[in-house]
Amino acid sequence: MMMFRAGDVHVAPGVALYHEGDETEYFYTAREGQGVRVKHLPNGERQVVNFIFPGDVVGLQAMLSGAAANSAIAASPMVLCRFEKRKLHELYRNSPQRAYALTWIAAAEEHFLGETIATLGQRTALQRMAWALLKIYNRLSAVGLALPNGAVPFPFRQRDLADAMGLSLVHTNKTLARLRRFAIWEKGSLRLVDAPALAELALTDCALPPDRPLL
Amino acid sequence: MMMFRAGDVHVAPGVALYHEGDETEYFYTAREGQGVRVKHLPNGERQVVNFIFPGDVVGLQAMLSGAAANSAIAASPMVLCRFEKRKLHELYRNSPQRAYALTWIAAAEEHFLGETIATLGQRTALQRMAWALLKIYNRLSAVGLALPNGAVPFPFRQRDLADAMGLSLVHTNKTLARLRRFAIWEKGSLRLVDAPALAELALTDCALPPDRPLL
DNA sequence: CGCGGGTTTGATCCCAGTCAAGTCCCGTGG
DNA sequence: CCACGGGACTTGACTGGGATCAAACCCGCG
Repeated sequence: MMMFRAGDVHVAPGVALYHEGDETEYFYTAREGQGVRVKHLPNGERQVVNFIFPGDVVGLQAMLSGAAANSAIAASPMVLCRFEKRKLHELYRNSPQRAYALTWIAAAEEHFLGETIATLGQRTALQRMAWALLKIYNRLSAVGLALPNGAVPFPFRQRDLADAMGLSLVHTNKTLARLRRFAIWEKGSLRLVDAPALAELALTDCALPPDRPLL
Repeated sequence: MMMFRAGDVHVAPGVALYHEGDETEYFYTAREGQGVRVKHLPNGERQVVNFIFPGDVVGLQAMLSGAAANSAIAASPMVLCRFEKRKLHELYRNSPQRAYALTWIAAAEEHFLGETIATLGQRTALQRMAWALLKIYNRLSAVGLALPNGAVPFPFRQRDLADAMGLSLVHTNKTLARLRRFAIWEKGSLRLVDAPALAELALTDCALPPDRPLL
């Protein structure tokens, strides 16, 4: 691990860790701060693929094609560990434990992306926002970022949330307004007032298929 | 590898490999046939998270939580290799090469899910369908399933495609009709007539006149 | 004070969802 | 042989959620 790590990186808000199309030889684990992974479409639209929180692995997806398929941009001051992709083979040879952990994280990521796909594909604006706020809050408080008053730091703009949920900025704003009695997001921090009600709205519990013809 | 593999599995069309919520101790690699990974929402909606093609790894996402977050359902007769999750540690210890390959595949999967998210979040129905047909065709022909006449087997229903792209069945049908001059999908096989035009549609903003200009 | 980025709100428009009928194509049974 | 039924696919008419357009507003900052 010691040999593997290639130094810490500090990134200021608004600055990119790497850009779409870059052939970067590094990947990262986030230690502090928050950011987004965004993908740009030819027409200039932006999609936030996911948010980056402490503990996340960033940039591993580009391992295959070489060129990154998205940009990573800091939303607050970030600190990350940098690793060299070239030495991944080494890691797999010398530290199966860590290699396994890496796969575990990748699987968790994939799990989350699957949920996101279901949300974008099937849910209404209100459900999406409720789901997003809930997920974000839970994730952040899970890594111990909840303050005594129950608020978590959330340094993004409405534009980011809009691009994450595939909604227009205007409609995102209106939807947030409708949710304000359940969750309050202002001045860079998010506080849940009525989490159960939010969960209800998000329909977060994924149900089983109605009929289960057994094999 | 020999010790690791836990036998082949055959699945008939319409039958589930595993169900959402199951605590299965296996994961699989697809050898033949095609299927879908679907996620069910409480309201009865269905989201196709992705399609399963030969070479894909299936069921690894459930490694963490134990319970699967989606069901895998065969669309045509499938043959898969079954592996025991319990022995993954072993694999990582004894065969770093294979462990690395597994991570590579997971990263590829994540890459693809990211593209899907961008598609669901930002693109119109016409763009989504064009993108999907293109992706599916390329994937299938990459694994050598293209017939001499350029068609690939595609055993799904319009419902599956609709649930994959987050569109209603009706609108999916109408959109497919508009694309019929570029791609023909009938009787379980898909043939691209004008791939460049499809790519154009998938990437650029919809440059076509709105209503029925294509017939 | 003016400027620019982020947020809020109202008015209008349109893409895609929903409802409702068909049509085509099987496989089954009279 | 045809009648029947069910599943997939089509097509048209109508509706509505969210996009788009257009203005304010509300800061912090030079």
